[in-house]
Amino acid sequence: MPELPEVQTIKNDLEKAVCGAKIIRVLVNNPKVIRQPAPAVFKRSLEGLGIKRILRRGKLLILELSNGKFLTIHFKMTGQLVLRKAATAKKNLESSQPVNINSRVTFYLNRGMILDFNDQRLFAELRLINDWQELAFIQKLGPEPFDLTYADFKDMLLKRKTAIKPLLMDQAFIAGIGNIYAAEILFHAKINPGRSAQSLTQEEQDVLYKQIQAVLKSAIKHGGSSVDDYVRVSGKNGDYARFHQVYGREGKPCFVCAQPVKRIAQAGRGTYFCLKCQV
DNA sequence: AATGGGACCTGCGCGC
DNA sequence: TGCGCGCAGGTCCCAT
Repeated sequence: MPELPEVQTIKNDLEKAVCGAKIIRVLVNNPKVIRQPAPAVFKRSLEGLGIKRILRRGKLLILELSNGKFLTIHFKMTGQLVLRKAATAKKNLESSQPVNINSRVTFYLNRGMILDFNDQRLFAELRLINDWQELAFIQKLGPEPFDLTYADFKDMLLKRKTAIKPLLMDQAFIAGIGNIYAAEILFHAKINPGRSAQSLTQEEQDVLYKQIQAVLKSAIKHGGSSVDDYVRVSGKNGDYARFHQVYGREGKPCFVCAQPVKRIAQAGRGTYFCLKCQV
């Protein structure tokens, strides 16, 4: 599930590969993922445009186009952007390998590149809009973790009684953190996910602030976490899952104290943590 | 303000 | 072996 580090990785990969490229043809294989405008208009408007710049805000990927409009992509849980060469596509076709069964939208670019937007579960949202900043979702978004000052973060924590883990996942509180990184950050900060935000000591606030940045930064450095569907633009896995301390490790020994990692449900989501290390 | 649920979806893994 | 069911979670939306 692409969270901030995964979307940032896609942005970085895409910048190298398709910045300055032109969209020649668009194939809408499943109109469900096109939220705006009507799929036929979406297709027609995009064809012929260049890709000028790639941006990210929270978990949203934004492609700035040569006419000043924006193509926004929210990956939700199973969205992928995978680049392939046109020649490879032909070869696959010849060997009748079923490739990209979940390709919902295919972007044919110049330079012989094909960009597939895959999405198994059809939750993803693609939009072609005049101004991405006007999206309701964007307006409600909290600060970017890397722009947030420590003083502001402390203030934000003190105002909230909610459990810290669901709060970290609340996009209106802070943008970009999902279920995986909320768990990993809290493990590194040694904070129990059920703790009320305003109960954190000064020292805990400080460590939490630092670990949000450290964990996200390290995850970006390693190309994100390939659990479930996430892959990089190259189709290869991100590397960060091998650094996971608690996420998806229920019953397995904590790397620090060897106690079995615990899983509980919080706000309807699975939370992984170490009872002994996280107080 | 905070919390809890359902909805949207599909594939997987589990139990029988 | 096969079938049905629950689960996975990002976001929105409604109810309390």
